Amino acid sequence: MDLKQLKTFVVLSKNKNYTRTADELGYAQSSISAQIQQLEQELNTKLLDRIGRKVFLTESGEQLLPYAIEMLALASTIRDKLDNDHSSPGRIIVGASESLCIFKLPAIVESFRQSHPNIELHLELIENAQVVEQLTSNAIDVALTIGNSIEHPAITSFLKKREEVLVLSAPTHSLRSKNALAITDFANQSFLLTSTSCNYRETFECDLKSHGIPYQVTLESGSVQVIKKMAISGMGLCVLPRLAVQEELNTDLLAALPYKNDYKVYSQLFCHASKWLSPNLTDFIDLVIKLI
Amino acid sequence: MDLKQLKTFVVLSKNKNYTRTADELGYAQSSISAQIQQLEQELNTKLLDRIGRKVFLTESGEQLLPYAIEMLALASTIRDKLDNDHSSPGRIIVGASESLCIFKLPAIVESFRQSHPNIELHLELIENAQVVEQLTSNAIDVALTIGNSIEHPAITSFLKKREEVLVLSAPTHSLRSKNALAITDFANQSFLLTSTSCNYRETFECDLKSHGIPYQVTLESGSVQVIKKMAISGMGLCVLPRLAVQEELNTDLLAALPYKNDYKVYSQLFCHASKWLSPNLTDFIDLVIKLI
DNA sequence: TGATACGATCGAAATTTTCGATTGTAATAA
DNA sequence: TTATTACAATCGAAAATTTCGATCGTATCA
Repeated sequence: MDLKQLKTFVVLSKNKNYTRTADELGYAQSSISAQIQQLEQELNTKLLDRIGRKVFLTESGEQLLPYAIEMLALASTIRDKLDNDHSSPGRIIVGASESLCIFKLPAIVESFRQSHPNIELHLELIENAQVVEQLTSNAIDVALTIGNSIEHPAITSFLKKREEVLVLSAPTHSLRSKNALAITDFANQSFLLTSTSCNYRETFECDLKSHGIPYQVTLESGSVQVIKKMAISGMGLCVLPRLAVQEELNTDLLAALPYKNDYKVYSQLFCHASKWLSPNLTDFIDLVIKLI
Repeated sequence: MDLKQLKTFVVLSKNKNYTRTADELGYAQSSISAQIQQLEQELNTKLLDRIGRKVFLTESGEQLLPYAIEMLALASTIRDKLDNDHSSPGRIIVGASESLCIFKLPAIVESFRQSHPNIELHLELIENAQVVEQLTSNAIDVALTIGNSIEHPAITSFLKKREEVLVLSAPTHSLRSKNALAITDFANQSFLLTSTSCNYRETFECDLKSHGIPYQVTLESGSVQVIKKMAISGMGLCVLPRLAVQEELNTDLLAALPYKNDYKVYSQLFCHASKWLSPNLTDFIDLVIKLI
């Protein structure tokens, strides 16, 4: 049994004429005969009687007809549904690092929800070190991270945007009096740093250590929010990408110290290289690229 | 799109392994690849991702799966329903002559109803002359007639049973005194005859006419019931097959006159030669042969 | 780094589908 | 009655497709 045969059967049931059916479907008349005979053979019954020069459906044929129509309708539904159907339900699992979750994703999610109301966006907090594993195990569909550059043969990058890294303090901090800071000016300062796995912390600590600068870590927290609050209250300096502190800079709760650095920190967007990009996923990726 | 491909896709979705799927379905592994690629090409989407050495359904694949399963279930239903399913609804249109309708069909119908409760038996009163046309136009599925022999190249006969034709009178009739009657004894008698189209009437009239016997037709009626009633009340003689008057003979309401004839009258059962005999129809034919 | 698991790919073989020509059988016209 | 027409069945050849086995490529695992 075959959709082609069922289609032929349905059209033939309508026409009650092999030749006309052949014309309509673009076959030779003998092919119609053959297809019906195949169907009859497989179903082990007779579907049509040819009595005189007229064609009639047999009892079995009458029985088959509604099912055949249903079958074709179902096939048609499938084609519709799978044809880049944005309105059909679906889910995209996004793995993102905390900073981006807080400061970039809300706008992205809101915009995507509007254009794709039926797609469920699932958010998974991940650290940079997990990106490759999570993509490789297909646990997440896309990864959106901030940190040092990630390169991997099995991972495709769609976006790599340099992010400015700032050393910040409360506006009242003593170091603010200087016009420009050198690394040595950070000697013996207190720092509020992100967890060790976080890349801009690593880069900054390297910087200090390679110059033999002594420093203290007053607070170590995975939460950017906690670090900012503490910094605002004057507990020490913090090192964060601009995007995480833009709000506080605008409202003068925090101040960027005039320390020039060229830390290589990027916002990046990845998928697994083998992954098929569904239209929905492609739309999401495009949106991230546009809004970030 | 093809049921074969959908089947493969469903099994593959379960196994998540091409090689095992090939074993399970009796294909080579490369054939599974080919079938899935065909399906993907036709639906213009990707159904499976191969990430690392694992296989995952894509969003489209997840979408397709329930439809594919539904499709296969529907195909399976079709096979079930068409596989000589006596319980499925159906209809047999029987064309029968009046006598048989009254005296034979009730028992047949009752018995068939019991064994095939879902088959609708549709009864159509027909005259012998219509048999060929009605079968040829497929207006009836079977014809059950009583009368002279019918032969036609396009018509198949399943049953031909000789029926005894009786000349009958009320028990009080004067002709009853004789032990044996010759055709000449019917001279100047009154007859209650069936319509001219009816075959045993024709045969009998020929008989009389060929011997130059004068006779009267007191009543001409299409209804066997009417004729019998009139005969019982002594209005004249009638010529009927024994099966139409068995009841009246048993209860001595009518008497068979001792007139020996060899009128060729048959109960016959026909279908059109080109007609496919569904299992239900075959059962009906068998039943008629058994009970008549 | 080698071994292994596993799907993709490719060309050849096998199978199926399609076609055109012809035949066969009713219905219709002459 | 015969000739004609309408129309599906049949048949063998051609065309298209499916399937297969062998091999390759890549990712994981030891």
